[in-house]
Amino acid sequence: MPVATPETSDARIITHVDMDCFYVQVEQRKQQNLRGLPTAVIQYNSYKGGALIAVSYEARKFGVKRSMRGDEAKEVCPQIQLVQVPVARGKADLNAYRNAGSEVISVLARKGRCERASIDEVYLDLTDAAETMLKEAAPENLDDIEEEVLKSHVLGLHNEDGTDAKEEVRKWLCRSDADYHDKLLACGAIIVAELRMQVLKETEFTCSAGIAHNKMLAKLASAMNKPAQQTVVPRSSVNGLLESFPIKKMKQLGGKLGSSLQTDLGVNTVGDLLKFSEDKLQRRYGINTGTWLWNIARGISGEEVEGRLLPKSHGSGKTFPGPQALKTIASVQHWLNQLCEELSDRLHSDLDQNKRIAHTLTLHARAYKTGDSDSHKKFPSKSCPLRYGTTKIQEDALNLFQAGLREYIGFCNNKIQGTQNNSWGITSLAVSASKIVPIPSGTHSIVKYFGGQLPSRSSSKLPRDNVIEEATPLSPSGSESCSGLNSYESQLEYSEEDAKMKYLKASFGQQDPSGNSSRQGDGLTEESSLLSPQGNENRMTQGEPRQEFPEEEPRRIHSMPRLKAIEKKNTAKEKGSCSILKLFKNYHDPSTSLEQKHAANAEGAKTSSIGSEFTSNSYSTCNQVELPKETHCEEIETSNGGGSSSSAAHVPQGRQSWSYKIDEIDPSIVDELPPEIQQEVRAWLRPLKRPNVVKRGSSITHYFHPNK
DNA sequence: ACGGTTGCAACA
DNA sequence: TTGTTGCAA
Repeated sequence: MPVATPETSDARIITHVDMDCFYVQVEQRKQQNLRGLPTAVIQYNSYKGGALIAVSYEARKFGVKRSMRGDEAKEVCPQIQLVQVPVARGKADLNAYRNAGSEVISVLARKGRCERASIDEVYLDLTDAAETMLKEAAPENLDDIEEEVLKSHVLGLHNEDGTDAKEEVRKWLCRSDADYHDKLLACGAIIVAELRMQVLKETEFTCSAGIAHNKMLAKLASAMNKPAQQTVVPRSSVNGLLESFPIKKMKQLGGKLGSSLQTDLGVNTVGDLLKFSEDKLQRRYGINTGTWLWNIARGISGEEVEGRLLPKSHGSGKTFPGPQALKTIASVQHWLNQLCEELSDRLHSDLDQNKRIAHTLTLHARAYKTGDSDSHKKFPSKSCPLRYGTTKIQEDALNLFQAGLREYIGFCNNKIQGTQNNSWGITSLAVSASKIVPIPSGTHSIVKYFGGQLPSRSSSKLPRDNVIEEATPLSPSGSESCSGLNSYESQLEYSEEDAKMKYLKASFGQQDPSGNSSRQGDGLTEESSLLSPQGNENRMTQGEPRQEFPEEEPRRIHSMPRLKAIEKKNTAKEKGSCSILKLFKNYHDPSTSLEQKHAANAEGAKTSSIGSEFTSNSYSTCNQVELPKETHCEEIETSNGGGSSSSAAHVPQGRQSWSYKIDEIDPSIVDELPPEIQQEVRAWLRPLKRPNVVKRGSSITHYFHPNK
């Protein structure tokens, strides 16, 4: 559960960009004749006309909804255009949508720290851009404001749909006596409108956006006026907005937690939450969730926009509902092969385009058991070190499956496992690759390890190698991943076209994780050492990127349990005070903060997410890594060739160049602050994250075990 | 057992 | 750490 963090304040300008019925737009760009027509994207045409996964706004007017089958959609909207998701290897192939999403990100990432929230959603932290605009080209000084900006919806403005709504918006944007926060928001609105127009121009996609002071509010706002519109949330409108906002529509509250709030606490709107003390919410839902709830009721959400443009994992899966359930090892193997082929393809693309490798392969499955007492037992997921190469992945996946199956069927002794089995059926299969880290590349990396024999990759769309190094600096003193590599160096062969694969083979070993060479077909009866691949596991954990940093280096407190964070605070009280004072200097005087922050940007980027937004010296002590100077997103960002949809869009990983955190803030200094802001600051300083000790006797037990 | 597929994060 | 669960789109 997300938790408010102290290093962020509501002086930020955050936008959430949400593509409008994205899959439909992708298909309409491919098939221009579909534009303007009621259209839906479906997959698997066989059963009741396929399942709708995206519906155009024209079709929605007819009552067509996602979760309808194609047949139903035809009933309510006979003229609807149904487009099938591309199929490859017998399964849905979403690559076209992934690539289209990357195109969008590559446009949006130009203006600020950018987080890929999903295939069609993005968060942007526009604080710096908005501050710059306010300083250099404040809205009140602009005589011409884009039409697209004037079409913004500003929550709390009267006359929202009145005749001169645009004039109202213009007045709001240009108010010279506006609150500082509102002025920044106005700048944000102008920037976002510009970005959305740029997205449209370069990708032909429309999107909607919310502009607010934090992620939660931006996300809420982006959904309020769709399609192709943007909504601004001034601070003064927050309470009114949340007061009547349905709790179930809040992100994270659409599921069981939201239902529990409704039925257990009678909370139906976010405003209803205000009645409950933080303590009460904590007792019922745990410390972290309780605090989070208390905060969101007040419109507080300190979650950072993570500078991450690339997915953290890749997966490929397929369901086999009902009668299609897989009943033989052979059919499972067939589908695993298909899934692994796709996964392998995508891993290679990621390697080519982003120079990243995945370290863990995981298999998920769902199964049913016929007539067994514990037939509801779940098929366990299994993972192992990921070895590159399609057939290796296929072998490993099958072994993982068989390990899971043995566990699943337990000691139910079905001696005969012939071609057909009558005890189990597989209803879904999925393989995924995770723990994806940048490979060492460029001047300090592969070339070094390969003695300069690695050919430079002309096909790479990565703008500069140092992008990777920003993300993962090499260990100053022989990182474990290096040693893991070195131990295999003697096995390498350096063929020009294949050095990459040799590197990967070297990295991940040449034994399959079960340690036996006998292949599929006999796995069921064979006890393998699949679940204890000692050597492989060691290499895998050693390859963890975080371990490449010296132990004493400051980490992002995000990933640190709260109590540890406090311990750190006490050791650095002086620095903390320094930070917060600068913070408030910035808060009241944006003109001075700008240079400081830019200075921090340049430095902070060197240290790869380590360091502080406000202390420009805190990272100098840990900056052991030599890295290039130019690190801003604008500079490393690649042009995508102006909307050629066929080429897989590359998205640079500009992550850490925009990611800065406060290291520590000493809570005691809050007392020295002006009273009117003390409460707010205390909210930021609230528990980052604590070990989730559930207070006994509360209904939390019931909540987490609803059926027991 | 038909909302499928994909991905993220928290928790035990 | 790994596996599980929940959530979202």
